[in-house]
Amino acid sequence: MTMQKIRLAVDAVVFGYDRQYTQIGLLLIKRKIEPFINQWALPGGLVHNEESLEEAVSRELQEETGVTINYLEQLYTFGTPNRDPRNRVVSVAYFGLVRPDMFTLHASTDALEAEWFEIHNLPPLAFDHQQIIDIALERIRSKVRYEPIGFELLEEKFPFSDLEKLYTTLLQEDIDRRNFKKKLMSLGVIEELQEHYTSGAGRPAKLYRFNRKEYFELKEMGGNFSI
Amino acid sequence: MTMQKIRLAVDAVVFGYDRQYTQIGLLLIKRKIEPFINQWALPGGLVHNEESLEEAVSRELQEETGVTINYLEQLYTFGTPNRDPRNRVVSVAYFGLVRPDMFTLHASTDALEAEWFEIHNLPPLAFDHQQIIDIALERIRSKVRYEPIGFELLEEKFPFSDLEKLYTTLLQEDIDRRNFKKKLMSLGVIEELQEHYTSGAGRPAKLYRFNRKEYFELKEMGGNFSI
DNA sequence: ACAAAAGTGTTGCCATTACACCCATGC
DNA sequence: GCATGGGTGTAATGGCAACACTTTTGT
Repeated sequence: MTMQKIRLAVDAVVFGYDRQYTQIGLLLIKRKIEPFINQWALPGGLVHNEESLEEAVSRELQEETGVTINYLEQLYTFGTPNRDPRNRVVSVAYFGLVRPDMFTLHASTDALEAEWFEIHNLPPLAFDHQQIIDIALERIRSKVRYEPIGFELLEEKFPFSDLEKLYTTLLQEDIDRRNFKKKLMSLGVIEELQEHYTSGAGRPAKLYRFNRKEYFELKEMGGNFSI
Repeated sequence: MTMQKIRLAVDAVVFGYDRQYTQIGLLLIKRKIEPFINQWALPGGLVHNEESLEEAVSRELQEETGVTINYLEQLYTFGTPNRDPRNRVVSVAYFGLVRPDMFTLHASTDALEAEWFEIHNLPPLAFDHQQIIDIALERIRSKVRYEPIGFELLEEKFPFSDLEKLYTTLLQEDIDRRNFKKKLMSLGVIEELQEHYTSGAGRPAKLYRFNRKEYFELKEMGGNFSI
């Protein structure tokens, strides 16, 4: 058997939530090398010899976009022989979530262009990255229903309406405000704070906070987060 | 940057269901090369340059065990730098399901020893394979609740009690026979045949068959398989 | 006073659960 | 006729969905 000539890469599908415009954002970079030079693509790159896959993702994200990731999870590994036109590259895709304060990119970092795109209005993408994104979207949409990952897209303290809007935006379906709150509060993993937030118009909203500790206890007892 | 020295492998966690003893079986091979020579391990090996990951899994399974796989799904990619004591090997793990007729191994194939083990009575395993198996078990247990993969472990035509026993065995919890059947039949994806099966003792059982076509139609319409 | 957003309870329905006896066959 | 496994219905409960008006603030 001949020597294996397969390169291993990682790619990151990073989502953010834009409270202002109630949109799901996706982080892309513009490639500055061939192939697909000057096209938009997912942040990512080859894995170094001594780093773990997660370290590789974080490093590439830092180098290419300056974004700090809040939640990272392995998505799927793409290994079709010709997904890269030059060499064989197998890529382990991750999906990540970032907080709203990351939404204004410090484009300063390094040379590459990095930008947020509205999830339903993406430019043409390099490689099979559109497919990867589709899978990531599917995953986040189903996962958000039975694990409390939505909070990773919000500020630590948030008005309940933010959470509600996040869910409607992500799932593209209407939610009954009363039922939604009832259900979430009944789990006992969200605490009501004594602070308020005023957005400029309308009645000020109480702020809430997700309690990770309570959530782990819930899980220990066989309880389930579920929307 | 120095040349990347990472090898890419695949491993397969293959489950079977033993009707006789109502046990979940796991397929293992005995390694005949270092490292971990003579230890039990998951079937798997390095990916060839021009084959897809799925092809690699099927090939290795065929070479090492002779088993024909009925369902194959990517599980997770394991990439910790030192999971293989010699070189860095990143492994894409798959989990597979086989039909009961595969359960009697044609051990004839090739030289390697391949054997079924009861899932709760495994020998010490090479590498991080125990961890991979744990994750696979978790996955199959949760997946069997909301996707009709249980049928992939049974004969095409099966008595309802087989399905019921498979679920109790897998999920380790009791099931009410009447409610279970009611629920499954109400989905309209299982057809009752006019054939009967007699196991030697007791009343003969009607045979049933999972109807893939109906299932896809159900899914199109937004319906859900769920136990 | 009006516009904008937040807050709040009750009712009906359907899905899930709990539960036990008779039936068909082989020996 | 007895042992073995298969087959079947009903009633109670609880979780989920549907539903609209009042409150607080800024302008």
